Amino acid sequence: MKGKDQNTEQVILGAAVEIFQSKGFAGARMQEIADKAGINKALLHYYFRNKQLLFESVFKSALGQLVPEVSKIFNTDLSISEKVTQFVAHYIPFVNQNRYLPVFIIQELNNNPEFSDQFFSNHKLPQTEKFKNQIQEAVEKGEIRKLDPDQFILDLFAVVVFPFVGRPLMKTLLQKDDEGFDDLIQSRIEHVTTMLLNSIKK
Amino acid sequence: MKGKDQNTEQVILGAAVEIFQSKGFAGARMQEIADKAGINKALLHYYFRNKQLLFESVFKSALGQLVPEVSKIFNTDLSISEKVTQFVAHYIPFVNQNRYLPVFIIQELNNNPEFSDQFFSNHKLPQTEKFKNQIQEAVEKGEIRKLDPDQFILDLFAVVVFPFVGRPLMKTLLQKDDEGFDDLIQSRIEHVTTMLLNSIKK
DNA sequence: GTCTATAGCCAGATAGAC
DNA sequence: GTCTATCTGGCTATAGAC
Repeated sequence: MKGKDQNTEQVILGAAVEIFQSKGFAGARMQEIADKAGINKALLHYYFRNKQLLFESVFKSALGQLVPEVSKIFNTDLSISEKVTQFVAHYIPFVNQNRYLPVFIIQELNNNPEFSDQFFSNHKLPQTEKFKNQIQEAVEKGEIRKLDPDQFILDLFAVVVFPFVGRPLMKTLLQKDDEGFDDLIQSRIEHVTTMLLNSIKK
Repeated sequence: MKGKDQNTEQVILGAAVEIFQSKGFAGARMQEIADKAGINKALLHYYFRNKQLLFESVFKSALGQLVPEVSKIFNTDLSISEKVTQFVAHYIPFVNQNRYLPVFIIQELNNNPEFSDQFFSNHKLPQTEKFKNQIQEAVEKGEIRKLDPDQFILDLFAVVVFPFVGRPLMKTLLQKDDEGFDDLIQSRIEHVTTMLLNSIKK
């Protein structure tokens, strides 16, 4: 393992991230990745053997960026409203910096069911049990309105992730230009936190 | 225009919908569409000239299924809560019957920015002005809490659409099997309506 | 209108020199 | 470790028979 070695591998990976995330597995071209990395196509195969394996590296690192922090937040001893606040405040800026990430993950999981099943049997997603129980207890104690914890977690991810995934559509629907939509994203942390907490009040 | 003509065209279109919607433009194969339609590859070109045009037919009809009803609901004289209720009650079952639709639309819009820009300059999306003004007025009258109408519309689409788009991910995250996740969808109409209306209360 | 056969291209992958 | 050149297969698209 030489220094140069590591370096080229990282350069390739960086280029592959960009291409795969913006075009998807099927739409990506090895030639385009090589061009972006400033190296030759043959080198891609030297380092990653084939397109599928290169893709899997990218996919794994994509999901790896999202998973650990969710785990951490969900499994602390914070209150529900603090967890919601932290989750929103952390993920909206993060996804905003990595806009292609959610569409990429979602589209590959949907387009390749076999890969997706196999992937999830080999990689762990965050544990949500603790957070679910916490919500259930709050319901039973009458601290929040009666609701299904699973539904609330769906809502949480929905309002955080969807604006990025549905950006082209919603941008047009709401008649925003890029700047206008970015403004919306900026104000969204506060809006979403308030809206989620309001939605579970009694 | 003979009867047979129409028929074959429809059969092809039906097959193309299935393949394009589950694999995306880049991942779809003309051969696979032909097989599913039970006809020959050459016929696809006879009817639709090339892959791009066939795709555009599918895409247009996909969006066409979603747009008109949104327009109708948003532009009636119903109250905000009635519009929310109708929107949710109509779209969740519809999307549930057409599960690939949202991911398909979203992924193609994201992967092909040029196509998407061009598409939207030629096709109209629902007008949201009336609904936005209605929300704004309700805020000013103090009937609901202070919020940005754009944010609320984002929330509305988010909580309705996201569970379908993020299904593979959320299914795993919430540790549901297919049946369990379907149950969640079933109860979602009521949950989402309550949650949205609750979220805008003062 | 529908088929078979094939042209022509392009992308992923490998061989082999340096 | 990196390159050029090339093989091989697969895919869109067309030609042409029926």
